[in-house]
Amino acid sequence: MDAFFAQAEQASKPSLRGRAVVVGGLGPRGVVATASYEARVFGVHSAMPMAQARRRAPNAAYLVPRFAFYRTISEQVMGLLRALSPLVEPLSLDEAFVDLEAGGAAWDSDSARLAGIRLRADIRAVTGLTGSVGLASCKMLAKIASEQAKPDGLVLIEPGTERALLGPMSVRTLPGVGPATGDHLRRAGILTIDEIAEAGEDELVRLLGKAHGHALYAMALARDDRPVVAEREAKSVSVEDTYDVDIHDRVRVELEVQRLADRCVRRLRGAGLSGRTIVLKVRRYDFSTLTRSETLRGPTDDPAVVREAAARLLDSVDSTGGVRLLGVGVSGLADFTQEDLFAQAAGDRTDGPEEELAEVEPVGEVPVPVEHQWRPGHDVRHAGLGHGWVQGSGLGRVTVRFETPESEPGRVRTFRTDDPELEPADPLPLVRRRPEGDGGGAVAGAPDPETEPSGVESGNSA
DNA sequence: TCTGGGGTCCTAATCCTA
DNA sequence: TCTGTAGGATTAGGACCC
Repeated sequence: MDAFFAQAEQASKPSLRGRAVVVGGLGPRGVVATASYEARVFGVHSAMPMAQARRRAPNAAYLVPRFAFYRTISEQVMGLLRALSPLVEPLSLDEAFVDLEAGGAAWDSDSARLAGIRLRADIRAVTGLTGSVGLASCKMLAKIASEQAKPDGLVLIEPGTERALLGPMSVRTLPGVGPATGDHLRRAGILTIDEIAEAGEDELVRLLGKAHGHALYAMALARDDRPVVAEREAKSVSVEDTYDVDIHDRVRVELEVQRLADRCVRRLRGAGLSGRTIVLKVRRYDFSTLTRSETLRGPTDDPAVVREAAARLLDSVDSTGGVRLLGVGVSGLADFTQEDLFAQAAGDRTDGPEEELAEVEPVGEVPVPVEHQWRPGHDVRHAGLGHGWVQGSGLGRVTVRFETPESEPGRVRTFRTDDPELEPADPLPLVRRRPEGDGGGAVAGAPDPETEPSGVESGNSA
């Protein structure tokens, strides 16, 4: 999907269509998750600190991510992919590999192209959003093709043309080559994919180590025989928080670690898992990051056990100077617990860990009444004015724009944050389902947005 | 005004054990 | 019983991805 989060927000909010939209954390330490193509014109991109984005595009709309909303769209798209083939490997909410041959959806270039064209049309019809398709003989090339296809396009790499196409490209084009590896290669005088191939496998291994060296050399020769794997099992579960202000108080640090341990266990249990290795992550005031881990005798999903292990790990960490991030994770996952085995043996366990978890009280946060949390971008409903979304809030006021995915750009009104007529609402579907028997399909609710890059946002950010 | 959150994979050092 | 060694497990850190 193209600039997925931002595009979903634009489809959901007519007044944002054609405008620069930036989705990400809005706190003092937030970063950009996705920038719309209109925002990218100003040099805003993913992972950029939000403060920098605001300097570059002061007139963009800044929104917090709504993952539940994006997930519903993602499920629709994944459903379309699974209709093409049983072999679908999701990489994230907005990206997946599909083995078209395994599904019988394609057997040569022409049939693949046709499947791709249909898929893009289906995604448009079902979600109202644009997605790009990369078609190639292997995963690495399909990925590169889809990058080239963005936004709103389709690129097919013909078999036999792979090496010629890759050769002149930057080494950074290859998946797995980030800033560090790119630098490493540059210092060795290797800038293009051709130069990786020329350097030879031994040199690559010498430069980058065994695994990375072999893998990169193979990719440079357009060799990638990794299969598309549906159903990949999670290897770890973790939660982490970056704090708006560094925490100096050791007691507060300890309480936060307990909270994170509980949250991690909740996620673990939600997935029906347990784990044997507990990991504590600490990012200090100077951004130096350290991890400490401990492996238990057997897997657990007991909050008390994870809390205690995390606390022990914290004992070995010096937090003077302050910490900006804390995290707790569990790896070495299993779908059973050691306690299960003991319980089976003893047969006398009565109180489930559920209750222990329920006793944990949230700490370290000022309680805020739910009705006062008006987060930018989130949907609301007003008793008299209908559906809208929060444009901003503060100083006891909340500004709402009243519009729906299918309406014209709407009016803005401001209310007191405790206005009883205003309440949070679920997102509206982007595409309205037609009534049964009316063709059965879906109709795109959004007016056809111009796909030409229109360079909106007149003027430049100063 | 620096730099999120949730992951995966790899490497290297160290420790333990057969 | 002592010693050397090979290999697996554990631990910590780093790179990368979306």
